[in-house]
Amino acid sequence: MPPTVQGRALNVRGRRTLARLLEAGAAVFTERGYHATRVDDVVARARTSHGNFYLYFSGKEDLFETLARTTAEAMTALADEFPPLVPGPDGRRAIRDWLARFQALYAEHGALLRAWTEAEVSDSGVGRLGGALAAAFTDRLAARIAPAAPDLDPRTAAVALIALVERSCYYTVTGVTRADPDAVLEAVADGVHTGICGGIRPDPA
Amino acid sequence: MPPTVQGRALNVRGRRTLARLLEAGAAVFTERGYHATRVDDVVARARTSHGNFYLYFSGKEDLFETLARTTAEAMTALADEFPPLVPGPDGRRAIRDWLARFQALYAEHGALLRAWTEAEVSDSGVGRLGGALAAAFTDRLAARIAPAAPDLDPRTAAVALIALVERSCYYTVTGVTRADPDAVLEAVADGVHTGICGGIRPDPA
Amino acid sequence: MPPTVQGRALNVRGRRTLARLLEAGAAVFTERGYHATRVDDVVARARTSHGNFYLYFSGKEDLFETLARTTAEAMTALADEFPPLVPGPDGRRAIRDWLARFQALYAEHGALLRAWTEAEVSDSGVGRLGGALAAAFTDRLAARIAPAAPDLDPRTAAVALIALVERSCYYTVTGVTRADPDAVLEAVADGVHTGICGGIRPDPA
Amino acid sequence: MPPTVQGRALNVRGRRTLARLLEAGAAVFTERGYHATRVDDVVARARTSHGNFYLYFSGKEDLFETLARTTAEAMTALADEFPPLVPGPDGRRAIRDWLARFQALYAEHGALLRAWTEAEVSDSGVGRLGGALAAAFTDRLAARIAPAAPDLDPRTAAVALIALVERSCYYTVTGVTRADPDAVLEAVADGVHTGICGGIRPDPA
DNA sequence: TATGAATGAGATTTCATTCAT
DNA sequence: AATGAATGAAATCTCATTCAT
Repeated sequence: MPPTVQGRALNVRGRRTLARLLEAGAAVFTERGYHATRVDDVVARARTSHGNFYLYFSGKEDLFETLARTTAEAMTALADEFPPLVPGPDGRRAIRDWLARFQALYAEHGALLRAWTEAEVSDSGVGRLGGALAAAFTDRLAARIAPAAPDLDPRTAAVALIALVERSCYYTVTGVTRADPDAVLEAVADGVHTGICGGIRPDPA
Repeated sequence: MPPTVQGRALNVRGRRTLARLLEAGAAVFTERGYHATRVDDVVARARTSHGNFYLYFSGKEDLFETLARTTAEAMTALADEFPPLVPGPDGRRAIRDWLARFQALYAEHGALLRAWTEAEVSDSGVGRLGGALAAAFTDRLAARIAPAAPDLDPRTAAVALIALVERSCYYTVTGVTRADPDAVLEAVADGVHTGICGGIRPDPA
Repeated sequence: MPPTVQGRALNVRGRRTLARLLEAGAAVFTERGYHATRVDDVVARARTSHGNFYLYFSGKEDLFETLARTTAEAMTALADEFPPLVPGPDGRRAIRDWLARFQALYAEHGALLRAWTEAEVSDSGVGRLGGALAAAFTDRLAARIAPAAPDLDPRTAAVALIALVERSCYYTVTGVTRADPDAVLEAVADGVHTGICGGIRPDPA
Repeated sequence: MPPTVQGRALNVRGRRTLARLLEAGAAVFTERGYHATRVDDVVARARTSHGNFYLYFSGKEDLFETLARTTAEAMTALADEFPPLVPGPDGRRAIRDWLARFQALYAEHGALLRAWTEAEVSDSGVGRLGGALAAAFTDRLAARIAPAAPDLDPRTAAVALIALVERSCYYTVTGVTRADPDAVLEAVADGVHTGICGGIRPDPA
């Protein structure tokens, strides 16, 4: 088996082909999901050949993992920037801003995250990566929730928080429910702030 | 194409086989997801033959749709029983109880709901069913939220609520995050009650 | 293997079922051709069950052979009645009348004859039956052509005659060419009479 | 569905494989008929793999249509060359020569034409193609018959002519009746010439 | 570095026939 | 004499991956 070009020195042409394959892979996994994606679709979109694909990746799963790793890194980095939870309008605004960034990131990578659910069934590296991401995300959020709400179990609250944030983005980004994304954003910010900081809901103004 | 027995008169033996196939289908879709499920796995689990399967269903998709329809009905029925949102311990308890029922239902059917996400990619009847379910669920919850929280957009709040409830069940049922299901249940009940009814968080006792 | 009821004593009910199966078989073979016909179609049309079918016939081929035998008998009988070939209007009219009977018979059984072509590929009894029919038909016609046209090879002329008659019926009965069946009938009568008896073509009036 | 290579640029190797598949298809359809032909037989004869077949054709029907189209073109071209119908030995010889060419073409493609009858049952493109061929053939011959025999309906005469010619070739080529092909050829030429041009049958010398 | 033809394992589906009742 | 569920062999088709150039 010829070794993958990944990790080797690539000249300009090679770098461009790699970029095209990654773009195509992201697009097709997003559109079709993991299983329904055929290598054929990816190479067609990347305007290259089957043989060439296997020069860059060891297979479909390898491509997916590569893309998933990037996604995982972006999500983990965002988790690190979750703001301190403080009562009052400033605290609420910080959460709203962070949620907006999450929503933007989700619009870009969310489909890949969902394809993950599918890919998880196989006991490949992808599944482990997905679990690791979820765990890392939970830990980081829990660390920020703990000081703000001493009477909540931080781990539990973090799970609930992620659930709320992720799914509300899912519903709005995929348009499966007819609801204004910005309105949902505000509502979630309210819910999170009120739910964790426990304060009176701020004036709707 | 020889017609499917579905909808015809079946004798006892036929009804038993149909039941075995449905049970097997639910199990395998749950275990493997839609795409990774092979008709082969289903018939093996149902202890019947390949040919017989096609006497009952026109194919994999038909089986999935049949199962999905059952799930959709159960979920819609549950949505109708969402309790009135009132402040105070009684209101909170009602929510907690409803959440417990949701969690139980999710444990039974959730995997199928998730397989839906996968199957949705194809523009089959399944996708439409999924969309219809989400819409119906949102509408019913919104109708119950509206009177309780006049300053919230009920549709938006419903989306957020579903998001929170569904994903938190997902995380706990699948065990992807290490968190106690009951603790999460309580936390979510708190979040929902506090977030919507706006009240002071009750004593943890 | 339970023996076929064919050839046994059948009571009234049995005779009716047999008749229904034969009718259904003729219809479906005609409509779909031999290979495309499924036992399923036949039993559905005969409003009986799979199991019952095999009580009357040993299989699809047996049903076909039974039907084909009837057709072969009717055709052979008709060949025996081919009129003496004599010049003049009476001879021509005799041929026209015989052709009309052939056309009628073809309308009823022709499709089965054509299904034969398909079934012939297998080296079953059906193929032999088809060959035997063709040979018998040729022989009988040749015997009538010989005295009328001493300068023609009767066997050859018979082949040409059958060819003309059978295909012209085919084209008109199936409607594949837009032509009036009666007009074709007259034209073929003319062609045959003129071609074999060598006479001057009669007045079109 | 991955697209068929048909109509794309093929390199030398691809062109060779395509040619092998077409040759094999023609041979097997001829030998077995449409329904009894298995893709398996075709690829075995073409010494290639199952998967490769589907790179060139979308399925059995696609292969058949491709072959049928070629046949239809050859037949239509031949119809265009049907000679003017004139009395006398020259006219008769011209017909005989054309018949000889028809017989040769039929020996090559006839089996495919017959497989057509089978394939026609399905309402695919093949059926339409067959109808179109028959219609085109009729029209072209009718256009040549009209001036030669003003008292015949040209369309009707054309149908009778095709009937005679096609079936007599069928009987001789397939050998279903024991008759010398050349003798049949001469007899048909006689019949056609006498029948249409109406003249006295020429000396058998 | 690239191409695209080729492969083959495996998935889906069909259908003549048999079996249990 | 009848039913209809069940079987299993065989056919069609898909697609990740490899190979020859």
